[in-house]
Amino acid sequence: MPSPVHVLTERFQAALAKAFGDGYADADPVIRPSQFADFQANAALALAKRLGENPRAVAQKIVDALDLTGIAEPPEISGPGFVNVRLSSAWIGAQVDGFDDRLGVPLQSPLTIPVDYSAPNVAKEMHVGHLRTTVVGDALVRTLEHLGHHVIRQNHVGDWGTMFGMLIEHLLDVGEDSPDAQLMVTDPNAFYAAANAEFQSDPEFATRARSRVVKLQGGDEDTLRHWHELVDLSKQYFNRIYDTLGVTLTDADLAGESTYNDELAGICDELEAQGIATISDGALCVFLDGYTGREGKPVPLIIRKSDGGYGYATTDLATIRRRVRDMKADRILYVIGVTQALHLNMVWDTARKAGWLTDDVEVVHVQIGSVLGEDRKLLRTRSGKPLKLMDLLEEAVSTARAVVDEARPDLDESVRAAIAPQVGIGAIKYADLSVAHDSDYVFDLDRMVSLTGNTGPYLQYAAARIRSIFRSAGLDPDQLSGQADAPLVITEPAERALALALLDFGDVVVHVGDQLEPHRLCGYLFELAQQFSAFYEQCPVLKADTEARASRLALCKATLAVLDQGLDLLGIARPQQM
RNA sequence: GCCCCCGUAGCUCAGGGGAUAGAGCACCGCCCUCCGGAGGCGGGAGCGUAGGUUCGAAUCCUACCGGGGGCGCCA
Repeated sequence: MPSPVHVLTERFQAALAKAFGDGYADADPVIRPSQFADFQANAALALAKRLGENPRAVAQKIVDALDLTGIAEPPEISGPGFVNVRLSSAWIGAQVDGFDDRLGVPLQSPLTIPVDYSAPNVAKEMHVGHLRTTVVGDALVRTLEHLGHHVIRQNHVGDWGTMFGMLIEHLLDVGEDSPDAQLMVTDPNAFYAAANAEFQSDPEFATRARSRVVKLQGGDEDTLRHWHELVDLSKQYFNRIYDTLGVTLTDADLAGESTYNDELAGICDELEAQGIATISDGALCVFLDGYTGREGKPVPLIIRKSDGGYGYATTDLATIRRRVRDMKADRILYVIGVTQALHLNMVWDTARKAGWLTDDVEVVHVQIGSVLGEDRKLLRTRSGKPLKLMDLLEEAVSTARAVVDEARPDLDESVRAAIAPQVGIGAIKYADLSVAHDSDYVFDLDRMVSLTGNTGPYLQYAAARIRSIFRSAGLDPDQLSGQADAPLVITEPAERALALALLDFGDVVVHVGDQLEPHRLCGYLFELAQQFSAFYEQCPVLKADTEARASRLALCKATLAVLDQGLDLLGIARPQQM
């Protein structure tokens, strides 16, 4: 089911070839939405110079060669040479009638795409930045999979490092099954802080911690077992967050730093042997052209510290090598904070120099902007401490509960209790998704959970109300045949506008997958919901006469399907009622 | 000092070569309260500044101003 833009592009290209020769068959007809019609083709303006004719004459020749039979009304030339196209309502209706369960979303030729996202740290609270990469990454993963790609989720958790000596010793001190150990699951920062306090104040503990690091790095079995216990506790914490958030990550997607340990020495040896890495101040460093820092000094990528340890530069090199060499990636996504831009670019350039990253593999940094408080600084609690993510999620749910209670006092307590998390979490996720991923935004819970405006709850509400139409008609939109599969008969402008909007869904999803911009889908769904609202206002459904009623029910069904699918691609829950 | 990102309406954000720059909140008017649970319509108000490229620039380029971030052993 090609979109209107695709259909028009083909027709215009045929016309260009016919009018100006085969050399123009691939020219971009520049089809754009138009304020004076459904679409406009701007090719004449762009081609006029190349053809040495005035734009209106070019436009006329295009129109003369153009065949839009059955698709659109006769095109009109206006202004300096725009070709305005108004699609036929019958054609629009037939396209919606032709929707299968793909709803106009194409299946693309599959690429292998590892997607690096979420990446929390063991024994540390996730912060709102983690929340955002998790939410955005998950939406991208869902969308790319829906487009037919082979997505490999990569949760690059921080599960290795010198702090584990301290953490293991603390775990041993408090006891594996103690309430203090459970802080790893419920309040990891508290566990970390307790360990760190001991480390700072107790020299004997600090000595034990340091020697524990040595044992850990030496592969001591007993130490590794304790390390696993810590990681397992953190996994419980991660999964608690992921479950609450409705994110698709599982333990199977964990690909933490520790999984690269065996490769790090080899990475360094190889880079040194290739002459790419050199010793500087005792550390093994890669210096690359074009990277200078303060006072013009070259910026190093440190791959082996002067104490012999490895940092994240080395694991990130091992990571990209594995993704290219072993996973056969075509495209690699890093859904990571904007602050990592320099580091990532240095890693990539080093990997290119070493031959681990080749030109046929696309690497993309999906830069995640910061979440700010009302003071426009990084979001904190009122007391200034870093906030606990679970507290934030719970606050969102309770705020949503208040909204639901207010809007639907008629519903049972248990029903409202079930809806509130869907709405509250949906609100938070939508707020992360609906602004460009690389821009900072101000966190405002009251705005996020509002039933009006460009919010998650608004879209959930729109979908729920369409279901309500079917409910009151005694119909089930999920297993309708006949009643809502009637052919569309478009008579009213609002019907036409809604149907036309539905046809854009496929293009939008493709755009999200190609450009990695979920906020485009959000914007589209919001506009669609508004179109539906206008339709709903102007066109009676259940009280319409038989033919119009069937047609409008079909339009409702298609709109609901697109809203449902769209929300699902975003990873936002869809309450049946709210 | 160098590099990256960003300056669009009172606020939060879209728009990233095409005609008169949009939405949501907020504000001000008018209408409606209908099957079926969102009320509808209209209004004010904006592209940081200065150049350049182009038939055409919020969009691309340059400089400047302003904000954020990064820049040797944390990740």
